[in-house]
Amino acid sequence: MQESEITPAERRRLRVRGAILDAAERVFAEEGEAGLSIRRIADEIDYSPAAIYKYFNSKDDLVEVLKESFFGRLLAIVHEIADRNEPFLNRARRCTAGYVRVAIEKPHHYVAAFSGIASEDAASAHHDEGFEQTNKGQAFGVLTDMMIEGIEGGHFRADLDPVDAAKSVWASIHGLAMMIAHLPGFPATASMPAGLDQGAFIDFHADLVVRSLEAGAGGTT
Amino acid sequence: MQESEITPAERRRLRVRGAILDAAERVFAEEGEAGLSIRRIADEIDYSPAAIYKYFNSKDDLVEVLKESFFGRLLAIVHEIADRNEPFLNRARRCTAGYVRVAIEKPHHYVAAFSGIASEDAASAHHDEGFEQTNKGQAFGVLTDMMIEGIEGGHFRADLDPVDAAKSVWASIHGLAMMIAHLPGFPATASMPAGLDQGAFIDFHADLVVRSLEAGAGGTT
DNA sequence: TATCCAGAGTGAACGGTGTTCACTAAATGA
DNA sequence: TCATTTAGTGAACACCGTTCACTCTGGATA
Repeated sequence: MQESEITPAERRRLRVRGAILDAAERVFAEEGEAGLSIRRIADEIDYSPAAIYKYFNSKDDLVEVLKESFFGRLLAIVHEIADRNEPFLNRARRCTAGYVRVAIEKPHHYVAAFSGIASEDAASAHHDEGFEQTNKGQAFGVLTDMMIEGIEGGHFRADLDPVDAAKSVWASIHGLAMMIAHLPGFPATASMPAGLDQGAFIDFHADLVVRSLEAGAGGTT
Repeated sequence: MQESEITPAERRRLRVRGAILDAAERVFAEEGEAGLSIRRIADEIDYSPAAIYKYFNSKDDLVEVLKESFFGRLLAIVHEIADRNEPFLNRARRCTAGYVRVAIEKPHHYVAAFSGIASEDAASAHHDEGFEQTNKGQAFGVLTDMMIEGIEGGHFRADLDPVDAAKSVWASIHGLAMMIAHLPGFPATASMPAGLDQGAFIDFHADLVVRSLEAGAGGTT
């Protein structure tokens, strides 16, 4: 049987679309959304600016594809760590630290992915596609599952709600990722008291975040 | 003696400058940096766009004033809470929760304040003005002092480095603030499993963050 | 009082942005 | 071979931040 029903024309179209995305990805990774312009992409691939609009409805649509594919990668890696065969608490710490490490590999992507989240959220609520189907939803699902495992396994406090705990953990690691994305050297910044270097600090932070959920800690009286 | 040596001309100048900042503040609070344009401000106060440049060197300079005054307010409130006469752990929780609450009062300001942090940081390193003198530096100082108090008072683990602990706490609450800034309803979002409402969640998160530092918790084996 | 000047304010322009639209030319299907 | 679709274009529109030569006026000075 035929390997595919793709016509040469469609193949050509995909190739051009790919070239657009490649050029956009390259510029975006280095200079972020500010440095990315339709005319710049067009120049880069020797097309006219108007041509881009035969492949994407708007610049936002194009950037959306970049962000979504980055978030997919982030999800895949966190998922992979979560499924490893390791003691639970180690896995939990590795997952949180891993999230931060992957996020800051492409700071512009990560920041952009969250800047646009409000509109996407409203849009996905309009559509019927549930949150669970989106990349962000899946990433959140991995986190929630981990909370459930920790609570049921007796590693985490029994009175924690897994959904709220997952949201809190997400906020904490998101915070560190954003911090580093905006201030590349964080926590080792020229204008800040010295301390652990970046790698060690990410592990330190991950440890604290997991520790906050563990059974036996203090807490509100 | 004279109440002031300000001439009418200077008073006029200050009034116009104030009008520019007021208009900018109004637009910025509602629509963020994207909705703020020099032409828009000029329209709002019945001046020509070029006039704005008699008062500010660039749009960035103007926005810088808005961000800095917002951060000053944030600092003042956190400072005020930190100085209250209350049991230490309560104060710690209120401080972290308070930071988030004030930050999200003006989401656009908060996000912008951190988006520009990298360039500011480089600039302040160039100049001689120490980090401690900036608003951000002072906010960080309040946090570090609180860590020291907690460790010395026996509330927090004795082996914590106060600077690293402060950075971690800052990252965690920064994360929640950014999350809410980008996704206004968080954690109660249309496309996310339900849980605590926003107010309760902020307290919950603050409790977890403080709890992660407390003596007696589990941790890395 | 007459004169001068610093400086507030302006309109027009420059180079940039995202986007649209009428158009050409080439490839496709009948 | 002809008709239809469709990739690609150049010019334009409406915005943006910013600059610059210019006018006009308020206040200090001769």
